[in-house]
Amino acid sequence: MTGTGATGRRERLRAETAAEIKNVALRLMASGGPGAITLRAIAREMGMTANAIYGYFATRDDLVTSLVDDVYTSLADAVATAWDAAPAGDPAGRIQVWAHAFRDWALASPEGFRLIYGDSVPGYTAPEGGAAPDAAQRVCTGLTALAATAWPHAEHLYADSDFQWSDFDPGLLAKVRPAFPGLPPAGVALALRIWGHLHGLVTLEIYGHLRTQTVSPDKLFREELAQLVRSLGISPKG
Amino acid sequence: MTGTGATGRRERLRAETAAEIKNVALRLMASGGPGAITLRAIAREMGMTANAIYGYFATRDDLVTSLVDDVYTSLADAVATAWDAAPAGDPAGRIQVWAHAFRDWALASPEGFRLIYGDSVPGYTAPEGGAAPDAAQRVCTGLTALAATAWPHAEHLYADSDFQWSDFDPGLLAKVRPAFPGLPPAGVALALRIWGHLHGLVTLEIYGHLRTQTVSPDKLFREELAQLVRSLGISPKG
DNA sequence: TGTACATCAGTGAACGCGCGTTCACTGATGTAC
DNA sequence: TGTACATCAGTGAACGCGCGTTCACTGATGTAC
Repeated sequence: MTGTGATGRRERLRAETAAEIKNVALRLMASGGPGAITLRAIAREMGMTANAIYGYFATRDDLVTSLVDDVYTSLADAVATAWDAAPAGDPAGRIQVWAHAFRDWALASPEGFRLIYGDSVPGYTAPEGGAAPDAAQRVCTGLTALAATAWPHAEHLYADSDFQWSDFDPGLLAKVRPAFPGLPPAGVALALRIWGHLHGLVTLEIYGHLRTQTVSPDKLFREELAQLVRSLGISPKG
Repeated sequence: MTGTGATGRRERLRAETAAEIKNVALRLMASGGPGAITLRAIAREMGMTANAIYGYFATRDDLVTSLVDDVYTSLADAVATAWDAAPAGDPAGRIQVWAHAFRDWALASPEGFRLIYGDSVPGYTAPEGGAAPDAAQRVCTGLTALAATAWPHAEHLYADSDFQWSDFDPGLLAKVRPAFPGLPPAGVALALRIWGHLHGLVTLEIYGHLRTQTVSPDKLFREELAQLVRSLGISPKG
């Protein structure tokens, strides 16, 4: 066992402990809500002292920031994988697969969904310079890809849209316009509409508001998604 | 000044103080998030001792429960008033007016919106026997009225819907079926879809996710709503 | 291989804080005769 | 009208708790010669 090997092990252990801290934090949030993420609770769960965590994260807020980043990445990976796996020749299928990946991811880690889309941890303030994490922008770009896929079919529905480039955030456009050169303002707006549409159903489900109404939220999502695709003028394949 | 008059004044003062406690709680939540609702903070704000509040609410959770109830009532009143004010002969107008009332209410009291639709106060657990407040059911019935209005126009879109009565909560059906006798299961599902649709855009806006994308969330909502009505086959009037 | 030193993960006690809630109380307001 | 009593809103001190964070430290692991 060489010197660098030994050092490597130390680093590996460090990384593993850091990862476990974050896992425990997410697990705590899953069972006790966002307020359950406290350094002392995490330490208790791991059999350490609370301040041992300061060896890994400078501050509780730093931990939360890192957590949010991880969660965004996990979501972005999930939907990107689904999108890439669906055949490019079947736009309706791609959109549906993307949307289902979004919902499935949310159902699999509702605590993560709440962390990034709901009220985050009490007392937490995001870092100042903090642009949204890269992964958040990947999700956003994915949504625009959805809209760009639908656009040629749906264009005629938005003939009288009032949207101008000036209605959008310049930072968003800097990412989106080069990637989808043919997409007009109303097409970018379409991405936000689709997002809102899907987000609503998923949010209601995650926060338990659908559960008191229907026992088949999956059926609701599936049918609504099919109708969304149809209303955009994209006929599903085989 | 008679005896009952004096007693009446005492009662009135009591009611006013209770109302002020709730107002202060909402104001605190508006500025500091749901975690800011604490008895001590409310008392501080009102210039009282924290335990004086125990004269009005048995427990902090009782206060929050009462708060949630008030907020639901305020929402239900807002959308019902808008609905009633729109002419019954203009279904598209009624739906749009209802939806705008929903969004306007949320924008006017985002803290209320978060309280009922997001993570509520940390540490709060709703009362056990707690059915949803009456007002929550009024909102739900209002949504079904929306769907029932749209149904005759949109029916053909849902010809192949799989929804059965057994997909819904019996308590929901007990309220809804007598009120809208002609509405089939797919029509009730339509109410949930419309809800999800609107909820998504409003939630994204309230939680600040739209703000980083577009400067015109109102335009987005207006156009999306117009397209929703159109896609349901209801042509707007005048 | 053996010894002296450096690194560094984790300890344990302590700090000051804000929280919900309890308790015995005070003092003003209203009531009964 | 005047006095004795009841009501009851609010006080002030205290409780036990969990929190984030700081501090001086220990003891095992790895490094240099």
